[in-house]
This record gives sequence, C-alpha cells and structure tokens, in this order.
Amino acid sequence: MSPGPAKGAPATDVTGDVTRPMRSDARRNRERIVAAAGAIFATGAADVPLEEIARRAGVGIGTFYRNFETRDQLLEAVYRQRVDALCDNAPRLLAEREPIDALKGFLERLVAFSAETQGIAPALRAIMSTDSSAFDQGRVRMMGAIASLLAAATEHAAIRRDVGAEDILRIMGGICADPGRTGWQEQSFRLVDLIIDGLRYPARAS
Amino acid sequence: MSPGPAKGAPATDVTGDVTRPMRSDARRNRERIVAAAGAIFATGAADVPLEEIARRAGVGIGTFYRNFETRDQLLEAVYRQRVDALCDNAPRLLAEREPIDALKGFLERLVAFSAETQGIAPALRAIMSTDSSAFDQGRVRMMGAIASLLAAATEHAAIRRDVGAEDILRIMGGICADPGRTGWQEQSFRLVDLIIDGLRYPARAS
Amino acid sequence: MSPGPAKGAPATDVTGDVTRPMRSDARRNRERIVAAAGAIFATGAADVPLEEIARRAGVGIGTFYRNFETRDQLLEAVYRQRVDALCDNAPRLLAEREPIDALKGFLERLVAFSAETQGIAPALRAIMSTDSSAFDQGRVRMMGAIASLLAAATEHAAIRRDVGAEDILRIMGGICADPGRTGWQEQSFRLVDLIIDGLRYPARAS
Amino acid sequence: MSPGPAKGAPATDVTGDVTRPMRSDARRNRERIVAAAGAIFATGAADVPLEEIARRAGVGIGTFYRNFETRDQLLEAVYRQRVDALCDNAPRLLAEREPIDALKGFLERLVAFSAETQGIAPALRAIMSTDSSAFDQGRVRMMGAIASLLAAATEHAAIRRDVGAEDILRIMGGICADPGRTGWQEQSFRLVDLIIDGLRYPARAS
DNA sequence: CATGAATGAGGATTCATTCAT
DNA sequence: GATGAATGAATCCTCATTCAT
Repeated sequence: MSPGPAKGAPATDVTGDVTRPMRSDARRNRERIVAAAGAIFATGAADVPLEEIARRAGVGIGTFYRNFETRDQLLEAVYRQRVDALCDNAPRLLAEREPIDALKGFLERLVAFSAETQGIAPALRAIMSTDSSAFDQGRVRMMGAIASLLAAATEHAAIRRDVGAEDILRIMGGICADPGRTGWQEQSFRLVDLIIDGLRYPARAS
Repeated sequence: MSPGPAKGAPATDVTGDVTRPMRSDARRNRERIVAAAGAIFATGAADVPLEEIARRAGVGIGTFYRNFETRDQLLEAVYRQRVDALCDNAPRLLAEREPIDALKGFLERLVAFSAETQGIAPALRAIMSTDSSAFDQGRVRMMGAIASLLAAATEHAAIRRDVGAEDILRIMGGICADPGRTGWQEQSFRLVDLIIDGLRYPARAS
Repeated sequence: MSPGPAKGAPATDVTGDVTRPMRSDARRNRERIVAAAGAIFATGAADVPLEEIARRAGVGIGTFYRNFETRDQLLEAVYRQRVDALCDNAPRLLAEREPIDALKGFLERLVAFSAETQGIAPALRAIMSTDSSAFDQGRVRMMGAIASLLAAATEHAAIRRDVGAEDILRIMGGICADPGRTGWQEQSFRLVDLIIDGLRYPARAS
Repeated sequence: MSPGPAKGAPATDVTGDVTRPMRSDARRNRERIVAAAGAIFATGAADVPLEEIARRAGVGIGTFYRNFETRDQLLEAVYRQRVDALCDNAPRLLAEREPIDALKGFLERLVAFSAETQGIAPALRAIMSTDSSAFDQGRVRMMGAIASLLAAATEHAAIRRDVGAEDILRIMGGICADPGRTGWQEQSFRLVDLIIDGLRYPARAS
C-alpha cells in the first residue's frame, strides 16, 4: 500500500513543501486524465495531441495543464503505478523462487507490462536514459528492484558479476520494443531466457 | 531508338528500366543532403525540420523534396551505406575468426556504428520493425548478414538453436540505444558479451 | 446533473445534443471571420489565402481553423445567410404577385444577390452541383424555394412542365457568372425575362 | 480549311512579324502537349500542375514553357481547334435548316462539345468574360457564329430582338457547366429548347 | 478551479518559373 | 532546341501554451 496523507494532517510533497489535500473532484480529474492517457498510449499512439487526451478524459485543456505541466509528467504518472506494481512484486518473487528464477520472472513480467502499454515503451526507454527528472522516481524504483534481484542471485548462485541493473534495463529496452506482432511475447520470453543464460554462463565456464 | 548515353553502359534502375545517369550536379546535391542529414542525425536530433537539413546541405527545400519524397526515404539513404559497409564486412570476419567470434565482432561493429549515428538509432529501431517499405532493403541486408554469422557459428560450435537473426537484432536495438553517455561503449561491449555467452551457455550446460 | 445554463433553455445542435451557448467573444470572432470573408469574396477573389481572411478578421489563423475546418465550411457560412434571406422571401413574393411574376422576382433577386457577392458565384455554382456535403443545406433550401414557385406557377397559369428547379438553377449559374461589367445587371434581367418567356411559350403555342 | 503558310514563303503571325516555319519535331511537341492537356482536362481536372501535363506529353517542362508562356495560352490552344470546328459548321447548318433550327443545332453541338471537355468548361466560361487576351480569337469566333445565326433567324422569322450573341453565350455558360452527371445531356437539350422558345415567345405574343 | 477560446510559431508540401547542361 | 534540376515563395495545417470568462 502506498502511503497517503494522514487524515487531518497537512500533506507534504516531494520537495517538502506543505500542500493541502486535493479536492476530491480535482483528484478525480487527475485520475481520469491518467486513465485516458493510459488507454491511448496502449494503442501505440505515443504522440497524440494533449488536447485529444484531455478530451478523452472529459476535461478541458486548461485542467490538463493544471495537472501536468509537461508531457513527461503525464507519461511519468501513467507508467508510475505500473512500475510500482511491478516492483512491489519483486520481494514476493524472491520469497517464492530461487533468486535467478525470481529475476527471470521479474523480467517476464516486465515484458508483459510492455505488451499492455505499447505506446509507452519507447517513451519509457527514451526516458530511462535521459536526464528528464520527471522519471527519477521510476528509474530509481526499477533499478532498485532489479539490483536487489541481481544481488540475491549473486549471493545464492554463481553468476556474472560484471553486469548491473542498468545493463539489464538497457537490454530490456530492446526486447520490450514494438510489441504487438504475432509471436512477440514468445520471442520476448526466449530472449529473457538468453539473458539469464548469459548471466549464468561464465560461472559454469570457470 | 531513344537516345542513351553514348559512352559506357546505360544505367538500370530497380525495375529494370533503362535510366539516364544522374546529372553530376544533381548527384552532388543528393550526396550533400545525405551528408548533412548524417551529420545532423549524428548529434542525436532525429526530428530536425526538413528545411534545416536542406539549408545545411546548401540546397533549396524544393531540391530536397525532389530527392526525398518522405523523411523515411532520407533516413534510409543515410543509413543504407553504413549498413552496407557493415554487412560487406561480415564475410571477412568469418574468414578471419572463429564463427562465434565473427558474430561478436560484427555486433561490436554495430555498436560502434550506432555510436557514430546517435540520432538514427531510434529511427533505425523503429523502422526495423515496422512495415515501412523504405527500409526493406536495409532490413534484409542486416538480417542476412546476422543469419549467415549465426549459421556458421551453429555449424562450427554448439550454440543455442532457438535464437534467430531477428532476436539478435531486437536485443541490439536496446543495446544500441542512447549512445553518448560516458562508458556507453564499454557497457555495450559487455552486453554483447552477455549475449554471446547466452548463446553458448546451453551447449555447455548439456 | 451536469451544469447547464441556469437561465433560458439550453441550446440544441443539429444532432439533438445539448450544447452550451457560444461564448460571446467566440461568437463575435466567428462573425468577424464570416464578415471579412464576405467582404473579400465580394471583390471577386475566391481563392484568397485563409490566412489573409483571418488577418482581415483580426483573428489568428488558429482561431480561423477552430471555426472552419475547411474552406468550404467558410464558404457555406458566408452565403448561407444570404441564401436564407433570399428564400425566406419567396412566400412573400407568392403572396403579393401572380406566381409567374413571383418566380421572375425571385430570380431577379438572385441576380442582385450574385452582384453583391461576385467571388462567391463560381464557388456557389461549382458547389451547387457537386457532392460537397457542406452545401447540402443551402442547395436544398434553394431548390425548395424555386420548386415551390414553379409549382404555384404551374397551377395558376399554363407553363412548361418539363422544366424543374434544377434546370432553372443551372441556367442561373450562367446568368449570375461574372458580375461587375457595366450593363451586367440589365443584361441579367433580360435573360431572366428570356427564361420566363421560355417557360410560357409552349402553353401559348398550343 | 484554315489558312496555313504558303510553301516556301515566310509565315506571318498575328502580330505581323515574320516567323520561320516550326521545325517538324518542334511542331510535334506542341501538338503532343495540346493533346495531353486536352485529355487531362477532359477528365475534369482543371488545375493539374503544368509539369504533369508536360510529363504526359512526354516532353520536359522546359519545352512546355517554350511553347506556352502561360496556362491560358495552353487553354486557348486546347479549345481553339474545337471552337473552330464548331464555328466552321455554322454556315452548313444555316444552309440545311431553318435559321432558328440552325441556331438550336449549333447550341446543341456546343453542349456536346462541353461534354467532351469537362475540365475546360469552367475555364472557358471564366475566360469568355475576362480580358484575358489569349482568348480574344476564340471569343470573336464564337460570337461571330452565334451572331450570324441570330441575324438569320431574325430576318427569317420573328424573334426577340433584344437578345444578342453575348446573352446566349452567358446562358450557355450555365448550361454547359458540370457535365458528367447522368441525364446531363438530356437536361441540357431541354434547356436549349427553353432558350429557343424564349426567343420565339414575344414574337407570337404580339 | 474548470473551461475552452485564442494565439502563433513551426513544419510540411506544392508548383510556377528560371537556368545550367 | 530540349531537358529536367534547382529554387523558394506561398499556403496549408497542427499543436503546445496562454489567458479571459
């Protein structure tokens, strides 16, 4: 469960400023926009006009801007919950499986996640690597999850030590691209397999 | 008889029709455009206005359009020669090294190629996977080269058989993305290593 | 309950959906555009750049496009009111004169209308006969008015029965063309006379 | 038969300057252009790019410009021969029929002529009434033919005297517009009939 | 706060016309 | 003379962003 403002107490945002809780209708608008954008991005249309998104959400463009100053902020909001859901799941995977299999499972879920959000994949990839501060949170979260899985795997079994979370993420950027073609998911799983095997190989080779 | 060039053989285009050789000034303009675009793309700007490219090439926008009806056609022209150079080199690699190392060398060159053409990488990736017919040639060429390297490797040593050229290309799409950060090339080579090891692993595992 | 205007009845558009009344400044802009276009068309310039019209109306090009997605839509708006005014007058003419004279009067007014809107005449003519749906309304209106006049005339006096509203309109398309030369209106009236006489002739001839 | 340059003697153009006879290949090019333009206009496309016409004619755009400095000059050339053919026929009609029927026949042929040259009809109409000097010849020719038919009719039978060639031409501009719809030709003939009857009417009425 | 009207810079594209080959 | 490459003005249109209601 993600932390929310305690009832009655003034909320605090990332920068430490005191903020008042959002009015409920305002919150609903924000959520509608995120939902609309998610639905649109899922169809593969990454460059829809912001007005189109606002219209689909049933709000005015002005309201849109009040909630998201930049397109990146919207993107971040759209995929944040999914990244969170994904990463929230990492500990469970670790508890249930051998560490290396947990990593594999995590990557397979990432593949599935990409399949659901076609349009966001390129954005995500582009963003993971730029200095767009809007994505700092997501990047940190993702890196952290993968790093913990890698660490566990390293501890448990012998795997390559020269590959880090960032490497994994970069490769996944390629694997997750362009979902939608037939056979995409199987191909993706095969590739995840390839990576996992690559991680194991030198250990055996020694 | 319709007049053709007196000296040399008449040129022939893709459809087999006889075409007259390009006027030398026309050819020069075309090359200038490709060069200018290459230079611009190399800086990472994939979505420069076409007018900007024309200006840099020192030609009018009309001339630009005469040579390239769509942005894709330009992209294709820009990276075609590089893809060709890359692929032309595959046989030599095969002659000089063990097949699996030849593949590795090829992929490393692909990494270097991406480093030189930052901005084209996303385009290339996007395009490799869509049905933009402008890129058919390049795609075929690239697939062919990788497939031949894979085949040789399979014959010579024991490697995974369930991974094809398309898989390799998809992974490379991730690896080649966003060059430019310090350590990028190192990281990329490490990842190529990972892939190659992944290809070998199950053979050893048996 | 979604908020509607408190005072007065909610407006309803063609499809029956409830629409909010236009903001007053928005309405004014729209009217300005129509007025500007009307003025320009009246000088005979039928193919002015849309930007020119926007400038004359004192609005940005964006505003123009918000109001009229296509040139045809603007044309329609410009001449619609005039067509309406013209057709609204048909019943009065019928009440005041002999039917055949009412028709004559109607056609003479059409001539005058064309004189005021030089540039629109070709557009109108071109459009009356194509399937540009933007003009459906106007076409229907005009046809209806002429048809009613013809019907009344047929009932009252003996006139040709093989000529319909569309025929009249086609002929008028020629008569109304290219106003502006000296004597144009006189000549036009003479021609209307000729048509009317043509309608009467065979009745006498019997 | 239209006059051509006498063999061996230097030809003289409209302005009285001495011109040399065209080289035969040059003449062929000119004819090809006119033919191509005629074919294109006949399909209703009045605003084809000049290059398209040149291409269809199989000549370069430069050659096009050598032959026709303006679009109007081309238009004129395209319809001149047809106007000539039409007008050449007027005397024969007069010889064979009652004058008023000759006029009717002439107008019916004009209708047919329009049917064959869709795209040119608007141009023709527009041009008949402007001061584009390129069309002076055609206009004079056409006016002359109609005037002679009208004169004969006036002499022979009693018809309206207040209608001139220009009036007829203006009306025909409407009748000839937009050929191509089913029933167009019958409707046109009916309208010609209406005009002819209009011409006769007052004579009887007296 | 919400709305959506207005703005206008920016980019794509076409085509008449000129001019080097 | 013929050719077609080059030119660039002109126009269309979109969309991010601001601001009055």
